[in-house]
Amino acid sequence: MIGAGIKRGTAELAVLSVLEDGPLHGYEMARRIERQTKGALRFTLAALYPMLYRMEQRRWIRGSWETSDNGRRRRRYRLTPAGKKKVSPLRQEWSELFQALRRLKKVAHA
Amino acid sequence: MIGAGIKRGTAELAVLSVLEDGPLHGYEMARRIERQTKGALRFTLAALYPMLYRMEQRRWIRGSWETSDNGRRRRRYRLTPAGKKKVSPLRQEWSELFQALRRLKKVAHA
DNA sequence: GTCTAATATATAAGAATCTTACATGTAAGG
DNA sequence: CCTTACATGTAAGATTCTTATATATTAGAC
Repeated sequence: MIGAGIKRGTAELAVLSVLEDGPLHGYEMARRIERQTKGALRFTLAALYPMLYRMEQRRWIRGSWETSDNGRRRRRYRLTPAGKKKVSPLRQEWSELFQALRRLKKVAHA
Repeated sequence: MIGAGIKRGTAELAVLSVLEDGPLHGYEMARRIERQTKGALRFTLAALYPMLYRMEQRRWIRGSWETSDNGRRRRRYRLTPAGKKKVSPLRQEWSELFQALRRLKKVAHA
C-alpha cells in the first residue's frame, strides 16, 4: 500500500470520485476506494469521518441520516452541485502536479 | 499554480529530484523547482528551510556551510547514498498513487 | 547617493491535518 | 461463545503548512 505521508490531500478527490457514481455512506466509501484502487489507497476510518464533516462544511457533499434494513443508523452522503463542479478541476490539478513531478526527473548531465 | 492543499508531500520528492542533478543550496532549489515545473510547483522558502532540516535529520541529504564569491554564507545540500536510494521508490509510490486516483474515476453506470 | 529587487537563511505563531487509540453497539458465522 | 464485519464517532498528540517577521549583502535603477 502507498505510504502514509505521500497521500495527504488525495482523500478529498477519492471521496468526490466515488460519490460521482452515487450516494454512499462513509464505511462503504472506504471499502470502494480500497477495492477500486486494488488496495493502493486505504485510509483509516478515523481519518475519514472528520474529513467528511469538513467536506460537508464546505458544501461539497451533503449527508443525511437513514436507517438501514437491520436498524442501523448510518449517514448517507451525496455530492452537492458545488461538489460536482469541483471534481474535474481537482482532478486536473492532480494531473498537473504529476506532470510537474515528472519534469523534475533527473536531467542527465544538464 | 497548483493549489496549496494539493501538493502536501510533494516537496520531498521535488527536493530529492533536483538534488539528483548535483548539490544545491536552498534558495537555488526553490528556483529550479519553479523553473523546471514551469511555475506549477512553487513553495515558499519558509516551508522549504524547515523541510531541508527534517530531511537532513533523516539522513537523506547532508548540508555544509560554504561561502560564495561575494562572501555570503549559504548551505549547500547534497544527496546522501541513503537519499539516492530513496528517489526511485518514492517516485514509484507517487506513480502508483496517481494510477489509484485514475482508477477512481467515474465508472459510467456501474 | 539612495531606493528597490534579488540573494540567502531562518524563526515564531497559529491553523490545518493526520495517526493511534479509545468508545460504542449490532449482526452473522464458525 | 467468540471473532469478524458493519457503522460512526471522539480525544490526544504529532506533524506539517501558512503567514508574518527578522537579518544581511549586493546589483541595478533613478
